[in-house]
Amino acid sequence: MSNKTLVEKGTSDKRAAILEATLALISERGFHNTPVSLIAKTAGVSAGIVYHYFSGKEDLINELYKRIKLETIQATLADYSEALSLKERFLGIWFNIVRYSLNHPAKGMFLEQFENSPYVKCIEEDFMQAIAPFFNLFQQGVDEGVFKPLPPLVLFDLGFGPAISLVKRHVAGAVVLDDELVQAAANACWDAVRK
Amino acid sequence: MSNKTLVEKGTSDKRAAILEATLALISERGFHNTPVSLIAKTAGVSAGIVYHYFSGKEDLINELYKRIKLETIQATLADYSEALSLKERFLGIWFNIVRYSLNHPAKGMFLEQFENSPYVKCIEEDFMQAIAPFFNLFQQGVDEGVFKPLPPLVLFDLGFGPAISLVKRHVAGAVVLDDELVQAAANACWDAVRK
Amino acid sequence: MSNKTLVEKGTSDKRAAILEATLALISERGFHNTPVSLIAKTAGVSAGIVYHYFSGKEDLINELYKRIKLETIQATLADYSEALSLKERFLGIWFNIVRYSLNHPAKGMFLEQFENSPYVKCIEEDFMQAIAPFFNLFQQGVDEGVFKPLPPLVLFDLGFGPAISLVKRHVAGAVVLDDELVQAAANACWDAVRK
Amino acid sequence: MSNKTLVEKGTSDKRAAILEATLALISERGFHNTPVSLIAKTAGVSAGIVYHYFSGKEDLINELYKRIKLETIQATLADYSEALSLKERFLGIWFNIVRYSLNHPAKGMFLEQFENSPYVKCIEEDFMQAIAPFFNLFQQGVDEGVFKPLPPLVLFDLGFGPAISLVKRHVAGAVVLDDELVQAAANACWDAVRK
DNA sequence: GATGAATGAGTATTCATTCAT
DNA sequence: GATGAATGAATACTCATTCAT
Repeated sequence: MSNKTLVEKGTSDKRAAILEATLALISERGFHNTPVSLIAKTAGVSAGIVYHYFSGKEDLINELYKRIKLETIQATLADYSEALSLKERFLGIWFNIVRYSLNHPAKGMFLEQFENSPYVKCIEEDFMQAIAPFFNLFQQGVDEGVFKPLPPLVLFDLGFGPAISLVKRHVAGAVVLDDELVQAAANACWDAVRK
Repeated sequence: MSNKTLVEKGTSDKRAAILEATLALISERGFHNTPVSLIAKTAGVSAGIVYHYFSGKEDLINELYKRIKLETIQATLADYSEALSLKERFLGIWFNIVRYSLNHPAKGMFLEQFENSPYVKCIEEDFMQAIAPFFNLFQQGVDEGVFKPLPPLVLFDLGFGPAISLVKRHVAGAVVLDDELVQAAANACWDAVRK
Repeated sequence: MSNKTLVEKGTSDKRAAILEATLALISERGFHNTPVSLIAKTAGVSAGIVYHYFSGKEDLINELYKRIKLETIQATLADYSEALSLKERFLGIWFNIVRYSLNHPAKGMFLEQFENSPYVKCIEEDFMQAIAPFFNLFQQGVDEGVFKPLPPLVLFDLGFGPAISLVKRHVAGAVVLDDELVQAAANACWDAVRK
Repeated sequence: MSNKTLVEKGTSDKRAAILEATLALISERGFHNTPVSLIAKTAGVSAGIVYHYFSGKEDLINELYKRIKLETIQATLADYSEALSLKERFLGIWFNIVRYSLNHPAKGMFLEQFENSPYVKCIEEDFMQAIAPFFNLFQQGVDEGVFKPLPPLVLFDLGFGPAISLVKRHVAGAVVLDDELVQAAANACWDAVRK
């Protein structure tokens, strides 16, 4: 672990700085209102070097998307274990989503923006492996007759879509989040997916 | 009907053409990849005239947003009546959302894009009146003990968020929509909101 | 007199309004920052009608220049009479310049702007007749040995140039004008031209 | 001298070329008839680079104004020394003005245009230091009872205003300049300011 | 690796002028 | 005469990308 970090740092101090600056800027200003020159400036590097680490702005953004998406998926699955009950696993994910989204609002904004943009060139395949646990969860639930017999993606949207919405409402100031509300909403989602 | 069309046409042939072209182009290419010149060309007008009808690109887009948002809300509430039971009203909206989103994919894309963009300057107030029925529905449901005692917005996200997701999945080709699936998903959402 | 005004008014109410608006706007905003559409709006007429009365923006401005220039020259020569002494005539003009410039700052600004612009196409000839008294004054002064033997234009600049400068300084707030100062400056100019 | 040129060249070849082209073009065509693209073309650079060296057209023009104004003031004060008599100093400046204006007609036109435009945002303060000798000259003259007791600015306009006018007349072809005429005009101005 | 000056195509916007009504 | 919608060329400015150093 620490090895990897050191290596990463040595290899591309700047690469990381560029990615970080890109996230911060784009989540606040949007894709097209974020010039490469500004990214470079914010990252404390020259504009030219961006093209050493990435083949272009699009590549940079795609790379950033992949990283954040993966990171988010993994955070969402923290402490996930097939040893737990379906409901425990379900609620664990639910709370992870809420917790992570609250702690990383920029990442959330970036993902939403990216995924709702005619920009995307479908890179879903990259996450197949990472999201496997979700499919397993829903598959098992359906197989065991605990979940409604619906396609996994639909169960996903029913089960976790509102978790993201909830945080967005909170960030927008439309709803005040507390543990009780999160609990209640999570249970409501459980009602949606369970048979 | 024909009256209205005639009037619209008389009032501003080109204004409507510009709005229409803007919707079509932005939903496919995104805000910033849609030059005013292309909008004008697509609408069959000169670039200059856009600035006769709108004070600028931003104004044009905001105007378009307001129209589509309102139109979508109204379509969603088609046949809505407080004479109906809570569940009938709930499912009516659900199916309206699905039907309308399927029939007007460009509008859906536009709204999603707009609302997930650091562009927005919150014009929520404009729709307060239009969305009142939603609040009434959830308020009544909570008051009568039929719905879970959650804030209306949360109930909205639990109850209708998945409807939009479902259509998006279908459009993306990830899920095949049929009546049975829509029914099942709608009922799952009912389970989410009902006590 | 009143006849002429009436006729003028009947013939071209709007023409006058356009010229007036042009003067007001250009003196404040400059030539190129004054669109024809704004002139029309300010004059309370349509943009199109401007092209009925003038062949274009340039024509309008040239026409305005001629009018104001002539009017200014005439005002400058108010009460001018060859019956007066050279000095009386000289000082009379001096005070007229100051008085008129103070009372019509917009006209002064317009003239300065116009004459210091690579815009001008030399229309000097139009004023030959109007400015004849100036030439007579200086010619006579030189002939009688009262003025220095210099070209009339040079005597003009020596004698009256500072009058205009003085008002500009006052308008700019750099100098406070009072009768005493005007008197002293006029006399200084007299010293410049007299032998 | 050659050093300075080399350094300038090293520091910013193109910046200087842009300023030079701007001067040449604006003095002939006016501010608003001089597109940035033409400036760039004339300077032999791309349009974009102008915005690397200047924050915009306005900034470019203001910068140019400051440079030319300062340069002109300094040229006007060439060989100025408080060791000289008041009259020697006065006439020295007079001849410098004539000489410099004749040799740099474009700069003169630019300054006149700039200063007679509703464009200017008063940057007078930048020149306070440079023009101090003028004030000292007139102050001393008044104090010693050599000059008429008038405000310095008024004495300036009386004393040097006609020098600029004279060159303008010459450039316009209205007056033929020769040493004798310049001498005579300068002396006439001396008469205007001296007691 | 790293810089940042340089490019040039692209974009929103303005505005003189025309013309159908 | 009068209107104002319509045009389209012109223009200031931006920005992804390249490349000499």
